[in-house]
Amino acid sequence: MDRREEILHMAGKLFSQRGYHATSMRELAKHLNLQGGSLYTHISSKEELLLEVVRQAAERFQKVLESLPQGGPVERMRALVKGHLRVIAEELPRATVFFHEWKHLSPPLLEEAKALRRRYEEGVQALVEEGARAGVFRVENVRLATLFVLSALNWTYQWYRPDGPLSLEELSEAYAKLVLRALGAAPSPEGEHREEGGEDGEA
Amino acid sequence: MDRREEILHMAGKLFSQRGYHATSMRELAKHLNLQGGSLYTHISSKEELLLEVVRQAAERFQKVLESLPQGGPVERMRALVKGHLRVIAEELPRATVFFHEWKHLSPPLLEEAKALRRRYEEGVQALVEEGARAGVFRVENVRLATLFVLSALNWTYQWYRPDGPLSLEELSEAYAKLVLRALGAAPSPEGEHREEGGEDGEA
DNA sequence: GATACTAACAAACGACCGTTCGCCATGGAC
DNA sequence: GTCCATGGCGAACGGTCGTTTGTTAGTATC
Repeated sequence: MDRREEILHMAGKLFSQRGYHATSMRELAKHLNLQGGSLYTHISSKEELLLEVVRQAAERFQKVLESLPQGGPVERMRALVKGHLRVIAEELPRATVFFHEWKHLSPPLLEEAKALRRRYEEGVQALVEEGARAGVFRVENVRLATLFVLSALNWTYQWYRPDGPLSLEELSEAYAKLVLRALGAAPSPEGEHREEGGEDGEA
Repeated sequence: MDRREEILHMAGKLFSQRGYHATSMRELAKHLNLQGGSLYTHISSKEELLLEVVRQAAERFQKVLESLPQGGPVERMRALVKGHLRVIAEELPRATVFFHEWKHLSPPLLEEAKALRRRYEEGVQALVEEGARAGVFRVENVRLATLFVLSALNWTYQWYRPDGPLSLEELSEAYAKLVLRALGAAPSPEGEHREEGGEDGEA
């Protein structure tokens, strides 16, 4: 990892933990054992960092869409849910920036971030549409159902902690089931039992 | 509305629109046709504003819990979903601060905000628990199901616009249905048809 | 009228901010 | 050895920040 990548990585962390505006370049530099002014050997501006982190996150999310398996809408949605949550788990700082801190970009960089986010959402909506067309997802309003799914998925960055007691596998399985049920996909025929777990996090 | 309430109201708006740290007191004052220093006649600190907005939002959300009707878990959950979304629609700035900007509080004020949020969540979880106990909600993990529901509900502040094409009524009905289905409550027996709508917003 | 209170202004304090720039040290190429 | 490129430091620039303080104007009370 070269210096620029280090800077980006740490910027993602700090921006996500404390917020873009509450993170100073001097502080970012200190975390890298540098002085603030030294960062500009490798980057052109603070804002460039923010956008680059957004781009990195967008790339990861987009890859989830592009890697969905062939198959029916249910399998593909299950894979989408799992992929989305995996990105959050593996790239929590970047995901956090992608979900919230992007707003601090100014035009025209802001437009790029919006476009990246919109692109991903359209991909998700296409999948919901696909399921609805096939009569597998029983939704009255595809757009609204998409927003519901993305809402449930996106907010996990607020409470899920990969190093917590809830494994990604467990989260993904449960979430896939909840999402598919919400969409009205035929429920699994096996019986279900209830467990109470000790997950950390709060919404 | 007295001056202090005006300040709180405008603070809520600006904090939610641009973020706590990206909102200066001079700017807040300008929106009220005052100078920055004049705000201190009415408040003690910027942070006090933030906490007060969080408190106001918490109060609204808590009232939703306290106003749930007597009845079965399904009716109560439906009412919770609708109440939660109504608060977001009616108090979008405060809700936004409650969901995200609270993090910028420093200890010990931060602890109060956390406690307020936790209190609300525990109320929601109690309802999910109630439904699971009654065998109406088929969830394996009450905590996780609660986080799912809150995730779906909370993230709406990011994309729902009360003055947009999607009415609160429509949103609430759809959301209640999706949430109840996710929880495995018996689906409504009536047929469902699909519509595509033109909602604004992006997740 | 004199006094007290309230609300706001304007200036200032001490701090911090993103960024630039002159300088220096190091390492590699010739 | 000399030259050049790279990477970093430290100081500075021009600006902003939350907050305080002295002052002023208006209003109410005696």
